[in-house]
Amino acid sequence: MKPPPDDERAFLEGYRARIDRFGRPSVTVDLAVLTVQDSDLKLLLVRRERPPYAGAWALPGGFVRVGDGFDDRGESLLDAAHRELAEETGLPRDAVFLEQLYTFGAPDRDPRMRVISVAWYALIRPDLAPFVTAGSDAAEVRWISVGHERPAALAFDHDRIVDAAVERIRGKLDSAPIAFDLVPPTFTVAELRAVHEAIKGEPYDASNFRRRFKRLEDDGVVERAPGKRRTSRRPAAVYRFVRRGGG
Amino acid sequence: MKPPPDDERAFLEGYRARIDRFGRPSVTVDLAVLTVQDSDLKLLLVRRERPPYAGAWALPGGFVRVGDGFDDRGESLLDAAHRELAEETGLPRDAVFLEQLYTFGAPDRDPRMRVISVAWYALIRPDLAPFVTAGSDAAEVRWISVGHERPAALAFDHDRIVDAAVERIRGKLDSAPIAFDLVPPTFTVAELRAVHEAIKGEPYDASNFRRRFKRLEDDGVVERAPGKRRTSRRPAAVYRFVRRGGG
DNA sequence: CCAAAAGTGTTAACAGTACACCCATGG
DNA sequence: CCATGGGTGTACTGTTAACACTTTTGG
Repeated sequence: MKPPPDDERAFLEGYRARIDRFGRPSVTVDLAVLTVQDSDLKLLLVRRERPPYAGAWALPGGFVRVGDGFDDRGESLLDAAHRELAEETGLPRDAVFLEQLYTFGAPDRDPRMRVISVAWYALIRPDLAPFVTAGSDAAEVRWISVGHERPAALAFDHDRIVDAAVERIRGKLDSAPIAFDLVPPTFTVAELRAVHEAIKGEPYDASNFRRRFKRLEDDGVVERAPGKRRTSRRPAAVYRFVRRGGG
Repeated sequence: MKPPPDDERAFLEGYRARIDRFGRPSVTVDLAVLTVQDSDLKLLLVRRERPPYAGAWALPGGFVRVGDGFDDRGESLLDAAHRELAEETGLPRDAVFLEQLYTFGAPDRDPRMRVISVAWYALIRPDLAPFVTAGSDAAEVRWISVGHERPAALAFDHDRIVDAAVERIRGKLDSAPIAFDLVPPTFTVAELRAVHEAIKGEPYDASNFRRRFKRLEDDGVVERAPGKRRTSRRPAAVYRFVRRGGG
């Protein structure tokens, strides 16, 4: 918490040398970037251009900037995740939900050397998702369906990361308002239901889902937004999520 | 996953040099070691003997062995956590529940240098907890009550780790069988209820808890064990947890 | 016999499930 | 006018919460 005064440097350097015998790994962040489109949970993959795993599909990610670790301490893990996400998708910090998942550190998970990866998952609103693939630079980038378009094997241990991400959002769906990060700013009941169905992988009774939704409205979690959605047959009421306590 | 063949070494060394400009942090594991005794959630703390934070209470933990990261890849994060736990408590791997919590990597969380800490939480059965403080070496080690014995501030960001651990087990308590890792191998309904009460921090209706317990018995999650517990007034039936699928 | 914990039973409230049915609209 | 998704209502079920009550022990 308190940075070292300049006169303690020799002291700290002594520490550092002693600790160095444990070795220091490279540290990366890897991102499971998810969205829901056409009632289907989609994952962002990038094609690796260089070995290891050249040509294979992988999660976006990269090395955490640590600096010299002494005068230059580098960036936080959250900053690294946001930076990689912005580099890969062009999306700003406040347009995505980003949460840490799990840290993977098997000694042989990267053939080059010892690499510890802090995995995150990101939720992208479907109205922003198209910009991701359009705006990205040279590298090959694709949204794939998690359910039935998944490549045989992703690079490194990225399959495990994806599994962990899907498991996490399934678990959180009923206890945290993460579904609202997967719909446009204003949305219909059916659109929110489609998100739930895509994540859980099973159909919901429209009527029962509606009642649960009504409870959310009673509790002030969502509120009516002006206008109607006239995309389908009968126009549907649109709602917006009421962000709590500065989000 | 595949270790590099010997003739690719120069190739890999080139990679390594290129990646090194990101810098490499030290990586530690920190452990929130928890148990329940006297209907109270308890946390294991060690007194720091050397700076930084000399004299302050901290979580047990230490550096992950990474080796040179190349020929010697070092230990996995799980192995590092188990090793630190064994060093600090003397408890073998199979006597504790250990799960990864979160990874903390704020650039200034350690005044010496950039350190990234993978935090874990461990659950210790109350019948084994007394051996921990007894068997530990020179260092000062103590169980403190999480609720009302917590020091003003722990070293580093360890307060946040404790908060995260408590939040995690509160959340998992109703959806995963973690309570059984906080009772002796055979236990009474009241003992299991005491664990729930200690974690949630609120009293449970004994009768309603009993019904939930009965359901567990019907589902084969727990089963009657021979004997009775004659510690209190009226002897209580003892049960055991039925471990599923190789635990 | 009395205090206290073990253990049983009853009831009301509520959330989840399944399903029948009306409403509004674009084709 | 009809197929389709929006929207309402209802009956059934299982779980939870609150609480009254009996049983068994140690002191």
